[in-house]
Amino acid sequence: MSKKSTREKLLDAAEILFAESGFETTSVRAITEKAGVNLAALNYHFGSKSGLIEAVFKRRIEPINQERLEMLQRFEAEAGDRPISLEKLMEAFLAPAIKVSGRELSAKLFIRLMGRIHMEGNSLDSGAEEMTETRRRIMLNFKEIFLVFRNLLSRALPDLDPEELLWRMSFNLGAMAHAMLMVHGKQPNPIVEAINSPGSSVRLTSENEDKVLKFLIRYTTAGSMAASD
Amino acid sequence: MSKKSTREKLLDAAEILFAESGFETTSVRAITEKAGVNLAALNYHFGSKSGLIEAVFKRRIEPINQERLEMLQRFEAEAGDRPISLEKLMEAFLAPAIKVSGRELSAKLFIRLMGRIHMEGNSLDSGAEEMTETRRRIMLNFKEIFLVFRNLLSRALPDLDPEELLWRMSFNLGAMAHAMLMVHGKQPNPIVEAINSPGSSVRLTSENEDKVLKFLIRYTTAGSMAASD
DNA sequence: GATTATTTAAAACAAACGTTTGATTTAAAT
DNA sequence: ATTTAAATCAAACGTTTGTTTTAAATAATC
Repeated sequence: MSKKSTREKLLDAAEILFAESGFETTSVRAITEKAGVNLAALNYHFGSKSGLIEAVFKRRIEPINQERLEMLQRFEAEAGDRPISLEKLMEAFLAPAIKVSGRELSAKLFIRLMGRIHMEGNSLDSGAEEMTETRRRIMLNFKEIFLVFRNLLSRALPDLDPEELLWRMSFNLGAMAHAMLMVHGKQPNPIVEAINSPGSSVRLTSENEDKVLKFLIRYTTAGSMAASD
Repeated sequence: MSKKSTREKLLDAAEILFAESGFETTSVRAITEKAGVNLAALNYHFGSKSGLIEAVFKRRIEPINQERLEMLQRFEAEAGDRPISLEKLMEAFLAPAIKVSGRELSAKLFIRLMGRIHMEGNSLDSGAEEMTETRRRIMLNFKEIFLVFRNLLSRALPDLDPEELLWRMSFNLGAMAHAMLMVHGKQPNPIVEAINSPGSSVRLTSENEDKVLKFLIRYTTAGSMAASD
């Protein structure tokens, strides 16, 4: 059956609870209870709650970013001498982060966590000094991949004002993050309820991920290419 | 000098602290200290911390939404018989929410709060049952205006698949919210640090708000109009 | 001037928080 | 069989949380 180590149990439980309720609101007791392990095991394995938060991110971010780079290389190889198209650029950036299918629940919900932190490090709830540092360390994992894509976007849009380009990059992140937040577990996301109307719903699931990705690529590509002065 | 009532002092202090550190992380003691009033005054005027949170939102949301509707009516009058253009539609939705200039610090920082809650009700930190209800009540203030603009967008893009339209609306919200989060007080926003590069910075200030608004309108308009199948 | 509403101070409350402790069990190495 | 290290456990630690209470003092309203 389940050969999961205590460490993994904690990571899985924390991932789910963090995605559903945030970091500050999720208590270490709730985590260890859901994981079915002893309270002290958390501090034993991760040193502190902040240590656990970092570990939750570390486990998922690197594979996603690596897949982005691999996808990019594949597209560049296909393009040959010509510059990579904006669509393909967006796909390489978005697809690995959006993909839900084939993942277990906690990994799906991690997408929500990524959406959160992309919107604002403060989703981690600043407050304590230590949290601010934790936040900063997690953000570093995104900075590298961000710069890669910014440079490629800059090459794809050579005539665009650098400042506006930076803002468009930022808008792309916002649109992507908003889509990521449309993944949810058992309880429905409140903003989804507000946005949804009878007949059609805004949700990111294993069933519609291809469609959502298509929509997102279209939108960000068009937005990034918008005419300027 | 300051003829502010205790009520207003509390609202201002809370607005700033909430925007900087989130709801759960900001203690009622920190709020009353910053406001320079007695601890018991908070519960006296607002009943509870949740009551204060609601009051903080209620104070700002309604004027913003009203300005959106007024702007919309003005544009519709100017357009005469023809349908309102997508650019104007975006402007009416975005400008009143983005405007920073002429506002005092706490009102500026409220934009960050709005950005947060647009991204996800969970930014309020769910957890407690009462918080979930608080969140839901706040979201209701956005639902109405959201439907107005969704219908107008639907009329502007009659051939677009309704599902994709809903997603584009969602992407627009994400891009807008991301821009809103670029407002900050004394301490710099961590995601801004990560995105910023030497020479150009992504920040929403009184000085560049016109430019940012222009960028945002361009981006969302182009994204909303993207070709589909 | 009497009455009601507001504000302050100080203290206390139960509940929840993250973390630590010391003892105990488990598993591998010698 | 003995030693050693890692892992788990129940229990308690000290602190902070939102809220309430008591009482006295000030301000506003009638």
